Amino acid sequence: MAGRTKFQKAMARTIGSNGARTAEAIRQAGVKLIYKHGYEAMSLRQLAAEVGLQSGSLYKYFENKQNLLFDIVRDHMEDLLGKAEADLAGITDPLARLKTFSAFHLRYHMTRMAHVFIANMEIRSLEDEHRAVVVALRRRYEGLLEEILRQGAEDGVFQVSEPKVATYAIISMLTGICMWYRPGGRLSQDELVEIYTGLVVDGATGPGPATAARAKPLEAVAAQPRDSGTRAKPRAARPKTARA
Amino acid sequence: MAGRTKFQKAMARTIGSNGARTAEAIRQAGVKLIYKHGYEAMSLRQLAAEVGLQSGSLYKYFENKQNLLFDIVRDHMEDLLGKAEADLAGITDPLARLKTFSAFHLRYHMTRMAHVFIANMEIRSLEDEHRAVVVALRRRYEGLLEEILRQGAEDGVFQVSEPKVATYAIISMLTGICMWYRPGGRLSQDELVEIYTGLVVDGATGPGPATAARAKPLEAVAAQPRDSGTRAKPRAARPKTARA
Amino acid sequence: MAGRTKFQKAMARTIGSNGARTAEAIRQAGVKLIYKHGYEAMSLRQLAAEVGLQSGSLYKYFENKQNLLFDIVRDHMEDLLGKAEADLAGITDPLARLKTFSAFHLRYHMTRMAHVFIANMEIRSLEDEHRAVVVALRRRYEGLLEEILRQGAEDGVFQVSEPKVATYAIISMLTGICMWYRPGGRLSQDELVEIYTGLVVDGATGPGPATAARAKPLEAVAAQPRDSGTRAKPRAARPKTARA
Amino acid sequence: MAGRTKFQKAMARTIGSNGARTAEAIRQAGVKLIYKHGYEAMSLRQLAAEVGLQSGSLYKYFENKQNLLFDIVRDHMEDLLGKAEADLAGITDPLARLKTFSAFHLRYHMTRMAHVFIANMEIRSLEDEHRAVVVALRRRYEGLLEEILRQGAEDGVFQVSEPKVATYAIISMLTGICMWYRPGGRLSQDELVEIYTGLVVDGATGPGPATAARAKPLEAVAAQPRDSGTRAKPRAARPKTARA
DNA sequence: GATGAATGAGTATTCATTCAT
DNA sequence: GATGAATGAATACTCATTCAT
Repeated sequence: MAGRTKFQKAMARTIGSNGARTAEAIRQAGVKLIYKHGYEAMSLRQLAAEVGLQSGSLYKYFENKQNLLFDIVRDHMEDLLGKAEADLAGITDPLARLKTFSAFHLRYHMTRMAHVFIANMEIRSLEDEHRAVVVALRRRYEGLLEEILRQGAEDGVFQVSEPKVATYAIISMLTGICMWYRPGGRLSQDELVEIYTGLVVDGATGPGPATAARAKPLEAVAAQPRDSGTRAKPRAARPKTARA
Repeated sequence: MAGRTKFQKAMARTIGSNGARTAEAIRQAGVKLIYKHGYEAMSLRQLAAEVGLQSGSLYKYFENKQNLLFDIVRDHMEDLLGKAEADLAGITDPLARLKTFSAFHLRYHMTRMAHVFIANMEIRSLEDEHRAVVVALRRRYEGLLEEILRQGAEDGVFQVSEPKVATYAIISMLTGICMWYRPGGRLSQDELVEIYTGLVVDGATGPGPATAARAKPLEAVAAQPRDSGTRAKPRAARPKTARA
Repeated sequence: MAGRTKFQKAMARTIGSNGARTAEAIRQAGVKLIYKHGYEAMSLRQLAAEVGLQSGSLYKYFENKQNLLFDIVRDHMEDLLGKAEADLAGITDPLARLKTFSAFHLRYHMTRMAHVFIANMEIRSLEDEHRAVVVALRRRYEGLLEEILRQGAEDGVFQVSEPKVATYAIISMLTGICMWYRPGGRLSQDELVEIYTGLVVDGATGPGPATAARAKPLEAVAAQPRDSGTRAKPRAARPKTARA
Repeated sequence: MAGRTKFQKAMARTIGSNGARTAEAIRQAGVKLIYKHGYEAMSLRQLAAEVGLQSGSLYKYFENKQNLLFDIVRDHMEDLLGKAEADLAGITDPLARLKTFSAFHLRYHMTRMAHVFIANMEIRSLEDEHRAVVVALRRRYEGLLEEILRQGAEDGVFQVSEPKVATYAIISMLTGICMWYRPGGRLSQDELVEIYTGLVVDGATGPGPATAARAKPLEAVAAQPRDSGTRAKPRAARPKTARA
């Protein structure tokens, strides 16, 4: 997590002063512009103009364009992780934890779309060292869900043979909401939480009655023998070991 | 779909000639470099070096850096759409169609990760006109799945109150595979198809036995006590009206 | 010599106060950093950091970066000139004066290498008006040696046909010591003074026995007839007129 | 000596073409401007304007501002060293070699003042790796003179107790000529060569008759009464060991 | 006496693109 | 089909300097 950055020092030193307000304005404008144009495509001139400064003056507030991105992404990830842990605190039942996680993730992503988008899309633009920090935080976050799935599977309430894969699948699905959700749409946040969480829970708890006949499902259907000479083994028989 | 581009002309004019080979090499190098560095971050000098040309010479093969991106993304989307339609042709049962779509999407995404990644990430970098073309193609692709879900819901085999939302959710989930899948991992493509498709089908067909007790689910759990009187209506009862 | 500068005012106003100490610290740090990086390459931010100030605060102590350099160089030159005159005061014999000058110059240059280096190297960085002042001081300093040589030649004790040229040659030679001398080396300052002064005196007093045969020297040797159609006249015959 | 640089490649590839002419023009303008303003103070915009280009276009001809400097300095040093060795080739008598070296050095420095000045002044601006290369070349050049002095001392024709120190002294003296020499001055190059070489030879061959009385010279004169008991040993008695 | 925020002009460098050859 | 020279505009970043507090 390294030493606090220029931005954070500026915030700490002069809370409430003009400097702190400028720092915050820069950060917000940064999020907005990176969201809109992408990190590479955002120029510091644009950013400076957005907050009413000369571009050189930005360097009072960060060392680097790169560090601005890192600050934004790392702070976001720490916030996400912290809030998720807080929401889950005290809940023990795996199903309840899964619903809580899902609801939290969705609400967070619907509320802070730009931050989320940046954190997902611009990891590529982070320098190695910075990316390592962010990826580690993301792994910890994914770990929360993976552990929920693993526990639920152990308890017999979830049918999840590959918790890691399921984790990726679920998080991708939930995160995807910020690719299309816009506030004020037809469906409320609550409704969307309900729908998505339903999908997640159904996926985790396994086949319902309608798919009882799914004993030998895919092979019968995947007509196109693309490079798939390898016949898929039946689900249950798959090893429960480790990482994909 | 606009007039054929320089690339296509070059391909057409000199099929088999050195020029066509160069054109193809440029395209491939372009995909590789955009995948690796991002469109904005890839320089034409890099690209030229990759195929052993001077950067000025690239302009025999495309009008623009922008057009190179557009060519790549549009061709990819047309390919994706065409292959999906081909795979689905002749299958009528909604469940079979859903499995087919899911399997196709997964296999395609595991096989052509770079193209897929670019098509998803670099839409932002397309100029308005180009983006419109690509977004339209993507809508058509999403439409395939949405129609499947809609049909299945009508037939009573799927429990999907919001086909559009479900479409986004499923596609996000499936597409997410190319964020972490690497060939040669512990799980084969077939196994992954099996797992993911299971999740999809479970999500579409609705609650399994394990979640029978899900009568008053989320409210009991969601920290935010948003008007807890408004009991979430049972799924099926939700209005089928329009877009989210 | 213009009005006293901010630095001098700051020194005068608050002798012994914190301000004077800061002023001196800035001066010393300035010498150190200009010596190390060069005037152009030294930034005022560096300088400020070195003395524990914000760069803006430096302007309480000088008008300009340029003036800081000028202050340093002019003060150095005045010091050099004053001390040389003091050392020579009361000595009349040309040979003794020559040895004194040489010894003084060497010791001064071995002791204050940074100042000397700056005064020699950064004249180029002075603005015209400032450079004129410094060059005038340097001329006066060179004049001391030239006059010694001229007097010694008149007295017949030196064999110097071109005092101006000899002055440049000797000063270059002596000053060169600060390009390589480092305190604590194998040879003491005294030893170096002895060696260098020997060279100076030998040069001034003319040919020793070993070079008796040097009547028609160079031509016989300089085989390569580079652009030298002009045969060099024998030394003694050269006109004693004016500046080279 | 590392791989040839962009500049050299440009020269090699297109001899006589416009590119080569531009390359040469850039080099010459670079020498001129660095000489005039110093490396740090010369901007690439100035340089580009001088040769009638946009500043970005310069990068066809060098990788870096730094590399331009390095190219200039290294090529100069290699040229200097090569020509000195060529001039000395075949001459064996130490006195003749000393005169040849002196004459060569002077003529070279009077002819290529800007290059020489740069090579001496801007070493500080070279990055470590580049400086190492240049310093090594300079050492080899100094080694030529040192070896001459050492040989002459062994042969008994020179009275030089410290060849290394004498080398520095002589080279400083000779090089100093380019601080004031301007072509077309009162004294011809030949005359100056004659004067300076006289000084060098006198210094190397030791005390002439006029300084016979120099038995206890310096102590009687040096103001600083540093332990005057330590009588300076007679020159010849000084240890011939190693580095200063 | 010192700060910290800001400026505005400057820096080296990179880029997509053009075009005569 | 390809080169190599060049452009012109842009980029991130640094600098000396100012000034209200």
